[in-house]
Amino acid sequence: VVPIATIRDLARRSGVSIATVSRALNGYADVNEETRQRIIALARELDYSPSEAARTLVRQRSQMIGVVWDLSYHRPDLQHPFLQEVLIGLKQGLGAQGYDLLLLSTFGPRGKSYVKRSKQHRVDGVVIMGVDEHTDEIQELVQSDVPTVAIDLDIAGPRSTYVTSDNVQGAKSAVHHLHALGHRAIATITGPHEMRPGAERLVGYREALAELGLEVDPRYVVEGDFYHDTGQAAMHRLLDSEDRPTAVFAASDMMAMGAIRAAAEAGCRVPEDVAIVGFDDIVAASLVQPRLTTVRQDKDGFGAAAANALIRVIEDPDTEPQVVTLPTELVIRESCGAANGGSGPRTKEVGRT
Amino acid sequence: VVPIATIRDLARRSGVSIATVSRALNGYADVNEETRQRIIALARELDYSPSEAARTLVRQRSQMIGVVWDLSYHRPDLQHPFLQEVLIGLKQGLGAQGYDLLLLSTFGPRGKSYVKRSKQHRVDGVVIMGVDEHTDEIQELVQSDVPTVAIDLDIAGPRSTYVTSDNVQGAKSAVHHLHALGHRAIATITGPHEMRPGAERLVGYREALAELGLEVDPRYVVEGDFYHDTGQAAMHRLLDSEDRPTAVFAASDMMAMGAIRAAAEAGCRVPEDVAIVGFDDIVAASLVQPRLTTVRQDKDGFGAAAANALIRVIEDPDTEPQVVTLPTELVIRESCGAANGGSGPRTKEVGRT
DNA sequence: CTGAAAGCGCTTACAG
DNA sequence: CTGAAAGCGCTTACAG
Repeated sequence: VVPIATIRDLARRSGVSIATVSRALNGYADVNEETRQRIIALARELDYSPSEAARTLVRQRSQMIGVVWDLSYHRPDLQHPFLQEVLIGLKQGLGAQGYDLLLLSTFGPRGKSYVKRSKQHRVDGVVIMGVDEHTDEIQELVQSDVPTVAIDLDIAGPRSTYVTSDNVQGAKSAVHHLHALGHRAIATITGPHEMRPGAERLVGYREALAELGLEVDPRYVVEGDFYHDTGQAAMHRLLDSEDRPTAVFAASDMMAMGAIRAAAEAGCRVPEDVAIVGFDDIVAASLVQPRLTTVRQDKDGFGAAAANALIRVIEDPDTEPQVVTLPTELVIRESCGAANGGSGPRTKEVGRT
Repeated sequence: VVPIATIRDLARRSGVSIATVSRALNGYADVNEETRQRIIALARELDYSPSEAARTLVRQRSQMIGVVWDLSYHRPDLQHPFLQEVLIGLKQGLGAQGYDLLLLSTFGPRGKSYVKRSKQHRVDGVVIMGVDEHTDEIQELVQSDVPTVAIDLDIAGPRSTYVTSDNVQGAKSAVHHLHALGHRAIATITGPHEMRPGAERLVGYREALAELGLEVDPRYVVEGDFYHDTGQAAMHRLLDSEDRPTAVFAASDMMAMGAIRAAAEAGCRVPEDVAIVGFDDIVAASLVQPRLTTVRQDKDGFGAAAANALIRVIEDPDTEPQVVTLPTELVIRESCGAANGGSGPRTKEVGRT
């Protein structure tokens, strides 16, 4: 067990005061260069590094960013793969600036609130993700003076902002792509209308249709909940109707996969009989058969953007928090039919009926 | 901006010394009950909670557990979904004991080592996952006096242990299941032999065959790297050979999915022409078609077990670190053919040749 | 049952 | 360029 060297040890062994050691190590200008070098060498030799606790105590800030992530809230399949990717970008972006991430446990020791625990730890800021934003706890946090950035949650406060994907544009690109492949009967399986991404992707669908001079057929709009099963059920409804759509835009990859399963059950081939486009580009999207054409969210970008946005709020208390919107990208694979000639719905006649 | 109440504020307003406040709040026995109640009430009123930094400084421990997780090391598709689930269990298990998790950024501000940063933060222990365990950095950490628990990594030191799945048993259960379905020509696509899970699952395959009185045909053992592409390539090799196997045990779900794709490309139906069983039970396993029969790892169990193991080492410095092995579970879905009657390889004659 | 005091390991005006 | 001192907010022997 190696005892930890303190600043006092350094001072003693280098023959200066602890104040000088502190200044030398922290890069203050007014330190004799030779003295500084001697101290730095000694620090390396003793493997010294300052106690974060002591530093936090005197500086009143910890160089830690709290992370509020209620892992139990969301069903694991959808949110997690996505948020995890975000965590990577976050860790990198924040780590580069010298911040460590503190995962605030969901249920504090004595049921303490997030605000309380944020202050208790003197975290410099907090990232919020994977939670129900309508909760009192979260609202309290957002309305507090703790700098905050949320991932894909519609949250704003005096020192709070969020980053989100350009859902409208993303949905539009999917519909336009389908249209370019010759489809006119384009349906959509939406997310919950009360969730921002759900609502926005529907708006994009509508706007695209309008731009293309197509009517929105109410029977072609079926609501799901972003998960596999509702995608499957919705697709069955779509396929059971009189006028089957030739193409479907699903507002999530999970629902798109459910739709593919439903198509198979109904004896419909994808993409020959019906084309399908998803949203998110989760890992599984490129593993299923047919591989899913989808609107990719910029997962790394989320983390980096959130890191930057948060740092901005932290460092400049007077800055107006700015919402960040990230571009999406249409990833063309097999489920839309573009890969095999883009013949679109015309192949329908060739297929089995 | 609400100023944070300190212990001094409490002392002043309750008319006692800060020592008494501290004792009252920390549940010491020798405090007048009435005084204690008064102080507790006041603490609630002022929304007081002690500064973690001050506490850490004097107690020399932070009630934080460090997490070493090099998110950039592994290809994101395999490790992440799994490790993320683990993180859930970890956060819950540790959170219940009053610990918060500190994600140690991979590249510290000045390239500081994990040991150094662990001590700097006075973390009580460290969880290691998703890293290359042969690294000097990791070895240094494991050999240090910092209590450590690793997830699915073969690591041990004076105060270090790890938790892993029972890979041998898991692999055996897969092979036995295939045998019970009538298969005799059972191949395997392995993980890298130098990685512990890869080696152990191969051992299980071999042992099962021996128990069943079957020979190990070297041509039936193809090495992969746990990822999709090598599974696909391996399956093509298997399918190109003279004696096609009628069943394949893949040592990961990703490889199993690659194998399914290869089978489709070769005009082979799964499970009619060839049965496939994977390992892991990642989220995608139940989404692909056919849905994957696989050996499930107990992801929640990992987190909980790791939390317990770590706490044990932390609280009792003299305890011998104990390796924890978690049971696996065979999840029967569609890719093995058991669902549709378990007719096994006999359906082969019915299929296309 | 309670208070005064020392101390955890730093940083930062304030003097010189 | 450097040192002595105060102070960050707690906990914990030590007296009484």
